Amino acid sequence: MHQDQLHTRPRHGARTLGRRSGRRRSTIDDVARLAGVSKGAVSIALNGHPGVADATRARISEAARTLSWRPSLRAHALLASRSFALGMVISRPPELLAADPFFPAFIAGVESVLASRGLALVLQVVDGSPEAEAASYRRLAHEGRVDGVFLTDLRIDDPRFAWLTDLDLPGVAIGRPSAGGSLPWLETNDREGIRAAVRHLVALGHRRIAHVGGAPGYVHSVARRRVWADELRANGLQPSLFAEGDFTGEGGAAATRHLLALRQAPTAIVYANDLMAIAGMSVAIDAGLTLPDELSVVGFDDIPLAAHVRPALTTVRRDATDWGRAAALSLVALVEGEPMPDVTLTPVIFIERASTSAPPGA
Amino acid sequence: MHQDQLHTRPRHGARTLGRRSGRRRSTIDDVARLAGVSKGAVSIALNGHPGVADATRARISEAARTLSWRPSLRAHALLASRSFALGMVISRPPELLAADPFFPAFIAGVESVLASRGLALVLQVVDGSPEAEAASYRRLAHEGRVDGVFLTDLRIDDPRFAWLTDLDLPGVAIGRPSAGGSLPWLETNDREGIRAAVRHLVALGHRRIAHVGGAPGYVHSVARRRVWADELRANGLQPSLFAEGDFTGEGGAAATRHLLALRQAPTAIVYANDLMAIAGMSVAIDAGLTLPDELSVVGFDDIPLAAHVRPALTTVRRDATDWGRAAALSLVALVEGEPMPDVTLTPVIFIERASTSAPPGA
DNA sequence: TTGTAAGCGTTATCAG
DNA sequence: CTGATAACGCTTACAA
Repeated sequence: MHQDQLHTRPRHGARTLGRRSGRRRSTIDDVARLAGVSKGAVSIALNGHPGVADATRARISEAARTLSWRPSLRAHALLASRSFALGMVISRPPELLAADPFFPAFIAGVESVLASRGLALVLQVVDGSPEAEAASYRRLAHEGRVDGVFLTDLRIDDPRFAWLTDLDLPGVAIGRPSAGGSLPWLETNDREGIRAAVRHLVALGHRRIAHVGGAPGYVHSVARRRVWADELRANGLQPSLFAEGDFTGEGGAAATRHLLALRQAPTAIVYANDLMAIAGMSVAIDAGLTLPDELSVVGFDDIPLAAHVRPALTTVRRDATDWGRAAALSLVALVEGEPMPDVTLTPVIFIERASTSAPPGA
Repeated sequence: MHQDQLHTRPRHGARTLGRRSGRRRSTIDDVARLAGVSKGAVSIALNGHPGVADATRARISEAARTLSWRPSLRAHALLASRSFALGMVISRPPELLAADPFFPAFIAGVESVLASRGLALVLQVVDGSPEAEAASYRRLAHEGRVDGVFLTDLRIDDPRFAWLTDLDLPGVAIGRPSAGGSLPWLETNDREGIRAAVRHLVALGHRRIAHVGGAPGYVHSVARRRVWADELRANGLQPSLFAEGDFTGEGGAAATRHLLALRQAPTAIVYANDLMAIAGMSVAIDAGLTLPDELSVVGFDDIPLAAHVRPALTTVRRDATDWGRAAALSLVALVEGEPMPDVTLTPVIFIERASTSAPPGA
């Protein structure tokens, strides 16, 4: 049902217009004048450099305080040829973005580091097209908007490594690049989650454990699939029950339909994310299966809904905030020319809920 | 199950370090020199101002092209006392953020406007505390990071209006402020969604239609509740079945438990968002109810999972991308001193799925 | 110990 | 129509 279109002109609540009026912010000249010294002296004094008498320094500080002077970021940026900002380009179809709890948490983690350092985060969101994505990085670099970028959602043979090199733009990758690019990267630990999931199912007695993978082309999709396969083999099982997904509900449903139609259908399915897992559960229920008795399901992400569907979803939680923090510490060190810090990621947590149980007849 | 901690140092894939090396970007002086004119002439020529001979202009353009010169954003920003960036502070507890499809879409819409204008979006994410939020705006303003900000998630007696006034920072509010602040604001149309939901349920024959509200204190929580109440009254029904939620699954579950325990329990519930609705459905199912026969449920947001739970959730979809676009057009006009544009919001869409039906015995 | 001046890269003004 | 020159706000050599 369509509602009438809302065609409106933004209104002003009062007469005031937003044009920035009034009170010029005080400059270093004002401080110098008030303290009765020169600009240079103020700069030296307030930056804690040696070369100015203590009494003078005190007088200057006092003047700065009364004028509530703050150094101009813009002037500083021009001088230093830096922007004191870091960038992030999120390139995903909107639907995939809406369901993913990763980015909000990751960004929150990033901020927690940047705020105290006086850095800002410039965010770019583009639909999945490579052209738009390339343009986005180009703009960031050419305008000098940012001093470095975070690379998330690594892809196989990711073109962005070459772009950054061309653009002479520093960056850190979150995850291990498929091909050895020339960029620093951060090891992640989400593979542990899949390992825990498979072990859990094996321990319950499952022998036919399927995997619904994420969108092909992503490094983490491949990595999760590999861990699933390795862990099965380590337990003497064949990793034959694989279906390709795409991280969407639709994709998860389709993959599940495919797996359930198999002559030797799985008794358990490990999904690359919660969205696909929940969609898969619905498909199984539609097919008349009782969960978890006839089919065990494990998701990945622990989205807020995971605990609130029926059966409640067994899944894996990783602390994306922590990843953001670690990535930010690394990128900051990189652009500041400091040595790479040691970063510690909070371990992945396997969360057992109600969607897994022993297989039928076990 | 805990995995081992990942304690690692970011590695370099190759020897190259990220420190920006090499090739100095060409300045306006280089162009002037190459074209054999002065800086000023270059500026005038390349900005399309009158006052330079066509031949000279062509020569200058040519020189700029060969040197692939681009005006320096930083120099421009210093001169213009602007940052050519807009800001957005998201202040929410992480869990609420992770489940909300609003922001990714909204930001995508914002970007679609900013990109073509050479503006950037600076994003700040803080946990829900007011102090952190205030500090965030203060920082944005004092550092001159942004020329204006978007105000989302409007609250009753929102303190941010006063902050922006104090900070002399332009902004537009998304939604109608509770008290008449002095800020331009954008009318939204999400109330239509609730209206459509109630009408749908009334048409199905429901008489006891409850509402689980969003977190109190938000303008849109109150607005949705009011629309629900008004629409019930317009149909000769009493809006007595209300339970306060908080937009989380937990809150939605608790509110649902409360409503279902009532002597006169509702036959239908309209929730302020999908997350609470889905959690509510699970509570109802746990209580032994058959959905939708014994309880109809309507959500709000149309999250990607809505179609993939069972029963598939009847809900309301609004185009947050469109809101972002409209908000960006308005804020850009505001900071550029242009007249406020006419903006058109795509209508809200009511999506009927399987979680609603006629009430028992109808 | 302090003041002066150059420079970062633009744009705008104002004589020539 | 052109081309110096000042200004934006700061840092840092260098001179006093």
